[in-house]
Amino acid sequence: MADPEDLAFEALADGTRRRILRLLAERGECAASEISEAITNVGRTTVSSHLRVLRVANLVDERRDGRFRYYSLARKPAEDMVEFLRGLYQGSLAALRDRMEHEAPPDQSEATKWAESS
Amino acid sequence: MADPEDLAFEALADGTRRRILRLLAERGECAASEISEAITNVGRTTVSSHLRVLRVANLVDERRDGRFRYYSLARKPAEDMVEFLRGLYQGSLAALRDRMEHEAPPDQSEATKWAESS
DNA sequence: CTATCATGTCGATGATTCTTGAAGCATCGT
DNA sequence: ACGATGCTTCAAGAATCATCGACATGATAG
Repeated sequence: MADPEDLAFEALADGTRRRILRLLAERGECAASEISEAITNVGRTTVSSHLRVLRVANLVDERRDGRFRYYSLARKPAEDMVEFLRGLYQGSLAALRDRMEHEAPPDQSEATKWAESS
Repeated sequence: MADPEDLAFEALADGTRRRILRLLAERGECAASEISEAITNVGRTTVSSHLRVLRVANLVDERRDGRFRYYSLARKPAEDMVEFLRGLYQGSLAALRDRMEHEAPPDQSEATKWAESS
């Protein structure tokens, strides 16, 4: 039930969580309080919950220092998610090649394009 | 209300919808019935609902032919989503982004043309 | 025209998720 | 030790979502 791909996509499904990720991308490492102040329209406990989701999905890293907890974008982020997207692209290339072999050939520029990207 | 980035991420949050996208990546264009048969553990109406979500999120294209409706991965898929991810993880997604930006200009009579960028 | 086929839509329902106040856990300063 | 600070977890209500069966639509065949 804990497929990393699932966790990453489910984590990204929420707009508030994407706002947090954008903030971390802009400012770099932030303390939880700084994130709470920047993310409007939601309370601190809500932000904390979202940070938990992002952490278990391996989208952010957590560093503890005294009473503070600093969050930053995960150093090795969401590899399964990226692989899923890349898989869509490559698999579709294969389907395109299949159709090209059985149907009318496309013009030259098209042929060179898909040929290059492999 | 709902901007395209939201729609795309929310659409990708569901595992069944990602299964559908994977199927379309493998087989290319499929009729709705073919998708329903391939996607196990869910009924036909559920698949139909998912296809609608994917369509409004601009992740799949729909082509009607007689009583049939053929679905395929969107020719110009989820650019806002990819743009968001690029902002976060430029390194990991650089290649994917490049391919999407090589999207060919408006000669789209070829039904298979989208594949260059997905 | 009628029956059938391929699909989409609607309404209900059970499950999941978001949000929040209150309470809990450490840690720091004095 | 005591209180204050930074942050999380818990419990629960509200909102959203996934799933399905029944019905609707629209095209094709006989």
